[in-house]
Order: sequence, then structure tokens, then C-alpha cells
Amino acid sequence: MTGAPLPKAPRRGLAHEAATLVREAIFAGHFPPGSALREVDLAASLGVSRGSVREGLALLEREGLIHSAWHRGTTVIEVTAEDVEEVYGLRAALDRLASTTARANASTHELGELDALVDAMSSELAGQSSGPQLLALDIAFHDKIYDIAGNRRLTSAWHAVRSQLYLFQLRRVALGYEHYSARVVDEHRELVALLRSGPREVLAQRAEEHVDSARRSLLAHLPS
Amino acid sequence: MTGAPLPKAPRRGLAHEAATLVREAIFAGHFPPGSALREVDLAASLGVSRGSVREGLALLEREGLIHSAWHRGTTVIEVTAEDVEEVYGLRAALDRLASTTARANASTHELGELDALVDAMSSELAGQSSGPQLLALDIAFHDKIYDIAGNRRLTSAWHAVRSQLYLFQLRRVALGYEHYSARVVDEHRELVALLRSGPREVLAQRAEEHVDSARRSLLAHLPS
DNA sequence: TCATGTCCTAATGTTGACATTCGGACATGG
DNA sequence: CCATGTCCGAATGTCAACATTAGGACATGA
Repeated sequence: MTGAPLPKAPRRGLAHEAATLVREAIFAGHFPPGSALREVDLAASLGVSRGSVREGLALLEREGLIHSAWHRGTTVIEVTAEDVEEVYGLRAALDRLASTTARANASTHELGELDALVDAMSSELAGQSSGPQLLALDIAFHDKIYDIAGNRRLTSAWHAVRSQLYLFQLRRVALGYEHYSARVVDEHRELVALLRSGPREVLAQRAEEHVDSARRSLLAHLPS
Repeated sequence: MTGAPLPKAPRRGLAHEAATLVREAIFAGHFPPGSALREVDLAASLGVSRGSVREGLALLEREGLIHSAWHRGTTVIEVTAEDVEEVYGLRAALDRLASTTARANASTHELGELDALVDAMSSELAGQSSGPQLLALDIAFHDKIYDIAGNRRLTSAWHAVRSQLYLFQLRRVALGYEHYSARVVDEHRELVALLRSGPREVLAQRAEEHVDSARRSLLAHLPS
């Protein structure tokens, strides 16, 4: 009996490995938006067969990071204003439901974990703040809310936009994130306060506005 | 130049074919909830290779109809009260967004198409009404709303719950659908009226209530 | 009787070879 | 010069054989 919670046996198949590798390559900018992902090339560089690569790409398509057409290959999604509107519009609806559901389910312990995440953002901001690091905490915060909500279908839908969101935000962070970091701590702290003891309708409203603020901020920087 | 809109070239690969066949088999009750779907058996009965079956099953998993674990095979989802709560909770959030977005986008012609669908429900109900037929019209109505909204990510999320919803409703219809048919026409007609010229917030509220009414009605019949 | 350790089998996971399709380059005709 | 038809290459779609794994059956020992 190991005391550790669980190392989470990482046996999930080569397809997951391949998907993880390609996903990180996309985030690292190795495959810019619109570029083609050729199965044979990926299979060669990852050292696995085309079948596994193909299955991994299917997973990434599920996350909305790539798009594939019959006999025409798969390409990384573009980042147009329309795409941003779609992703953030959907995310607002999902966050609204996640927040109100989490408000009804959250234990004191879980609320404490959310506090800890906001504190981590705050200290990250105080020290030599790293944009991607702040982004990761932001995502982790919302992951936690979806986790508390406990609706597996909802979490699944969230995962289908999360990667795209991360890709969009990375682009903004690369251009400077003063505007982002100025609000991120306060907005999240307010969300926790409302989750703890806020009127349901106010929380729902604020959750939507939180997304909308991020959307506007991103669109302002989009034309690059 | 053919006058017809487009026969929509049905070349989408064997994986799609396999997915369609298995999906219909599940709906037809050939694979009850919880039953295992063995790749070799399916490949044999469908006359395609295991690779195609595997890819088709991945599509069905995307729709939430089946669930697969590593090296443990894939099984048809169960229909517990918790599952119903999850699906309908998410659907309410999606419908809320779809309705308000469609309200802003809808052309007169598109609103007319919605009217036509409600009329079709009405005449279906007047004649010798068939439950599954009524269900299909219900789904088509909401498909149209998502289509008008024009958010591809939102439509994708809708497709991820639509099949599950259909499976749940089929179960209810099999036990009699008087309660369902009594409300279906009026509720949909009211939605069209609100889409045409209703306050945004009232429409959002009604869209959620429409889903909630279906949820309660289903839960009442669930213990079978 | 119960707990434990070891096979064994039936299924999935993985692979490399073969078949099919798309889109463009080129030639041809108006 | 533009429209049309044909061909070709490169990539994806499909397949059947091989490797790996999970879970149960069985035997063993306390």
C-alpha cells in the first residue's frame, strides 16, 4: 500500500502518446495554424506506425485543434476572428453551467483549493511572472471548477474547447500580457467569492462576463 | 448545372458507414445499454476490416453513445438517472446559447422553415401518430436552430449529446408518449414565436425550461 | 475456507503493405 | 487565350497478420 495517491498508471496507448507529442508541438509553434500534418512524416519522426498516428490525430480533432477532410489530410486550425467568437461563445455557455453547478456541489475543501490556485496566480504575478505559467494556472482553475461540477459530459465539452482556447491565448501572451495579468487575479478571486456565497444568477452573469472580457481582450490583439 | 441543391456526395469512408450501421443497430435495440461491442464480430458482420470498425467506434464515442477503456473494449452507455441529468443539464446550456444566437441571425425564410417543421409535427399528431417519427421531427427542429445559429463548435457539442438524447427518448416513447405528444407542438410553436420577436432573456429562459420539461418527463418514466 | 500466485485465453493494441482518391500539370481543341 | 480532358504523383483510406494486455481459471499454501 503506497501512501502516495496514485502515480496514475500512464498506460494509455501509443495513440495518446502521439497525440500529446503533436499537441505540444503545435503549442510550441512547430506547426503554425493552417499547416498540414502528414501522417507518414509524423509516424517517422515519432517512431510509431501510421495507424497510431492516425488515431492520435483523431483525438486532437476531438479537441478541435486540427481539422481533417476525407482524402485531403489534416491541418492545424486557423485563428480567425470568427473562430475566436465561436470558441468563446461556446465557452461562456459552458462556464455558466459549470459555475452554477459547482456552486451547488462545492465542499469547503474544494473551495480552499480554488483559493490556493488564485494565490498561486498572485505570487506568480508578484515574482518574475511568466505568461505561459500564468495561463496554466488559469486553465487549472477552470479545470477545477468543471471537476467540482462533476458532470462528465460537461467536462468533455470543456475539453473540446480547452486546447483551442490555450492556442489562442498563447498567441496573445506572446505579444505581451500586461492587460491580461492586471485583471486575472481579481476576476478569479471574485468568482471564488461568488461560488462560496453568491446569488446563483449573479454568479452565472459574472462567469459569462469573465469569458467575454477575455474574448474582447484577445480580439483586440488578433490582427497581429 | 443541376438545379437540385446537391445530392451531397456520400463518399465519407467506410468508418462513417460502419458508425451509421452500428448506431442504428443500437437504436434498434440490437445492442442494449451495457452490452459489449467486439471489434472482430462487428468487422465480420459488417464485412469491413477491424481498422475501419475501430475508427467508426471512435466516432460513436465522440457522440457519447459508447464508452471505451484501454484494453477493456467498448460498451454501450447505460441509462441511469445520473446520465440523464448530465445530458439534459448540458443540453439546456447549449440550447440556451443556440436559441439566443439564432434569434439574432435568423432570416424570414429560416423562421418559415421552423414553422413548417412545427406544422409537420402537428399533422403527424393529427393522423396516426408514430412516436419515432415525432421524435425525428423534434430533433430536426433543434438541428435547424443550431444550423441557424451558425456556430460550428456549438453544433459539434450538440452532436455530442444528440445521439444520447435520442437513445433516452426512444426508451420513453416505447412506454407510451401521450404526455410527450400533448406538449410537443405547443412548446415548439412558442419557441418559434420567441425567436421571431421575443425578448432575448425570455427566450433563453423558455429554451432552458423546454429542456427541463423533457428531462422531468423522462425521469418519471425511467425506473421502467 | 480463504488468500495468493501462476498460467491461459480471448480480446484489444500495433504494425507494415496494398488500394483508392484528390488535385494539379500537361496536352489538346475551340 | 481560355476551356476541357487526360494523366500522374503524393497523400490518405483500407486491410490482414503480429504483439500485448486484462481478467479469469486453476492450483497451491496457510
